[in-house]
Amino acid sequence: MGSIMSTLPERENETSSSLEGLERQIVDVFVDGVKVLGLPRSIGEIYGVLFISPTPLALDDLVEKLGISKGSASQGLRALKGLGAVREVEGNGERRTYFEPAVELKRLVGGFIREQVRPHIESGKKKINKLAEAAREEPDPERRAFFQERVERIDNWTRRGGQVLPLLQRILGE
Amino acid sequence: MGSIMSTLPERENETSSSLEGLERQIVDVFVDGVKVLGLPRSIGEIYGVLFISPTPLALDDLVEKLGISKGSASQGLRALKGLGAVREVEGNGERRTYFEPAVELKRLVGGFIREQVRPHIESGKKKINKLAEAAREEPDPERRAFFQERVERIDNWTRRGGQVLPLLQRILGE
DNA sequence: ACGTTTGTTCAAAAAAGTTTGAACAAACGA
DNA sequence: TCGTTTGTTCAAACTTTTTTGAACAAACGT
Repeated sequence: MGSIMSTLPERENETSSSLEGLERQIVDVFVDGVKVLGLPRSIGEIYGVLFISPTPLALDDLVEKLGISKGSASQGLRALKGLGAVREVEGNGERRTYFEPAVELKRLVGGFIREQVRPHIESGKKKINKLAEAAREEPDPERRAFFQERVERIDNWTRRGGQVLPLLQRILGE
Repeated sequence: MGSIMSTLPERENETSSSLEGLERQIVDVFVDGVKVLGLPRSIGEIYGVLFISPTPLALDDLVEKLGISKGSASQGLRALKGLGAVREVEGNGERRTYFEPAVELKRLVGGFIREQVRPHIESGKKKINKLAEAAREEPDPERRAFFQERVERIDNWTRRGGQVLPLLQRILGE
């Protein structure tokens, strides 16, 4: 959806749920939001419902409100916990665990960078090291110079990327 | 792939192509790279091949090197042109059009922000305005206060996001 | 005018990613 | 212990996105 390649019509945001007015709209905003970040719809739905709920909600509340399966809700909550975007509410006598959203941009951005961005940069670095090696082995000197220049350039990109991230976090922090 | 939800095995990067050694590795790096950005594999492949080619390449070169269809190559090039990530090489007497990559990080980031990020922020802003309206209509004062606080918060996020983008571009620009 | 080369389009096929639901496990109270 | 509630897992079903390939169009040389 909204992909760079497609011109297809988009699925309209669901009706088979008990969301009303404002809730529906908020969920839509977050569904779009997570899509930009490459995360699945259910993640946005779940976060959205939690975000606009005046009280913490349990898994079954999400299942009911969104009309999604228990499996989806469980997996979605796990992912959101991993991102630091929701936390379990402590110390209510209850058996069920209730969730509330993290609402500080700093936290959300930090979690996303930690979970989704950094790992890719790390694994990228490894590959680039091997690249540098491969470039050195090119026999033809002219081609070798060219390859090395290009590899060096990629290396710069990732280095700069790595530098921007903490900066980003500072700028978005409070 | 590498999705937040899945634990599935990943397709290994193709063998049915005439890429060799360094080329293959470079293409892999870019395939991973564009995946993080939510762009399709073929985009990364095409850009990668252009990036590591000492000379500009035509559509048919890409088809042959990558073993992809003409359709893919055509669409991929179009998308990359849209992102400002490749340009047509001017003024060779040839009939075929040849392409070379844009290799300045500034340009690449700028194109991505312009094409993929800004439009979402724009459409988000519209939705948020409607949200603010909806929140004002909540009759119960306590809930209304809560809703308005939350909507205000989202609004802040997008505003900050909008401010960070030009900054980002400056930081990454040479 | 005609055949050839180059590139685009878009419906259908394939691939990738997401959600479901039934089976399972853990924690609890009676 | 046993039944109930709560939540997790993962293969299969489903949805969405990407790629293919055949038909088409444009541009060129002869």
